[in-house]
Amino acid sequence: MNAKKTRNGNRTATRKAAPARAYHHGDLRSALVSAAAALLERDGAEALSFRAVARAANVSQAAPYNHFAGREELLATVAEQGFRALEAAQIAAAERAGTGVSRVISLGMDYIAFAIAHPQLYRLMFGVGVANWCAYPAVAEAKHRAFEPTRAVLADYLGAATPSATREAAAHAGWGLVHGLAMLRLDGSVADRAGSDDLEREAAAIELFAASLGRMGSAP
Amino acid sequence: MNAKKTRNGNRTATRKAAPARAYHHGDLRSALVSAAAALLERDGAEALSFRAVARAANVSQAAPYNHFAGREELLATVAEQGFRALEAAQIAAAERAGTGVSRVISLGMDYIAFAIAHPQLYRLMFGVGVANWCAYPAVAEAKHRAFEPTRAVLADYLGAATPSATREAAAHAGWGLVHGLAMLRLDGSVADRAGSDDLEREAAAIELFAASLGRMGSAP
DNA sequence: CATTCATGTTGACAGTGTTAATATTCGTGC
DNA sequence: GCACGAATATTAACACTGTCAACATGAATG
Repeated sequence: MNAKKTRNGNRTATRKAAPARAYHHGDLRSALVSAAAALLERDGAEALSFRAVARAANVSQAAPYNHFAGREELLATVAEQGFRALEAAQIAAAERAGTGVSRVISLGMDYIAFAIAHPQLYRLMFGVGVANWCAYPAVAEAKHRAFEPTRAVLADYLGAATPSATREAAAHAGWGLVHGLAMLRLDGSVADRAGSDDLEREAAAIELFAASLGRMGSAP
Repeated sequence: MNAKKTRNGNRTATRKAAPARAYHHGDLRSALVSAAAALLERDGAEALSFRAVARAANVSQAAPYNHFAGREELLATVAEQGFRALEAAQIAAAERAGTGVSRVISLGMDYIAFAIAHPQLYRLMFGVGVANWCAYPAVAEAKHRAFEPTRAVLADYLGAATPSATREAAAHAGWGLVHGLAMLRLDGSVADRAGSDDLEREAAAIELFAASLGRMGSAP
């Protein structure tokens, strides 16, 4: 009913080390993804045109259709890569951080820092992009994995004695909290008439959340 | 350097009651905004074309330029209207609800209910649309006003004895929490392999937040 | 009635996503 | 070595979009 279907298949190089110029172009697709990510952070998602990406990769308008079904799939791929980067950052933060409350706060602040460091990418991952990432299972899975560190750290923080349902709710609340704080800041909603642009408010909010959460365990 | 500038100016009808067909069309602009809102909820923000809105209003492609500087300004107007609707809903919820924790929970659940009732509108308000609503002061102000009920209810809940900084942090955290929960649900991130699609998780998270927040006041 | 100015229309331009038809190369079997 | 099929890139075209300039229309007011 449609056509094309992006028939590529294997990758994994041509067995030789890394000449980086195997087929016609070398390996487009990743070149396209890189170019798209660069253009995204420069101009925003709505201005990211398929043709502009092709141009940035020194390739003609229709070439990307050999690697992506369309603009939407390219955006999805960039978003997926973003979720993987977020997951890596969260894992690193969880390992680096100390214990107890400070670990929770550290993870949350790192989440917000990621969003601020890559605002357009973060906006693509949540909100812009496609109405619902459910259409792209790879993206949905990457997103789910990026959430795991938060879930694990919060569960560890609450302790095994806490009922599983409460731990689930806490994880949900924790993700919602940091995600909401990040979005609000990216939107410019927290305009800070005075200075204090150093995530003071976010730190206070997360600390408040973590502290009161902790107090819950000791006093059922 | 540009042009046009949307020279309209007064509105307020022609002094006669409400014939609803004063000038050439009647009153376009609100017809356009209505049409845009309808198309938005049907097809999503990215598919909302200026020309389609003009078509839906039975008017020719360039007519809207007499009322809006461009597509972006139309989207901004729809978003502003959305924030006003959200504000009204929040005020109503705050008045309707009881007292104490239940009032906080009720307000939060109502916020999420609004987002679920108008998913595309909510996505336009936060995230899609323009990279930063700061360019449209009217939108920024409407957004700020929509946040007031949450701030007031949380401040009242915590009591006057709570330090102002803590109240601010709690309000920030509260908005971030409900906003984050709403976004996560709209994204389809909470896919609920079993049933339980009735905002159980969100209710639990908000309850957890409110309860532990309340416990904080009584035990400094 | 004539003028004026806000409003609506037509036509055009550049740019976009997408597809079909075509050309080029790569890997591989003979 | 060389022809062949598959993978990849290019060109040309279509419908659509946002935006603007030039023109037409009509309401209100002198």
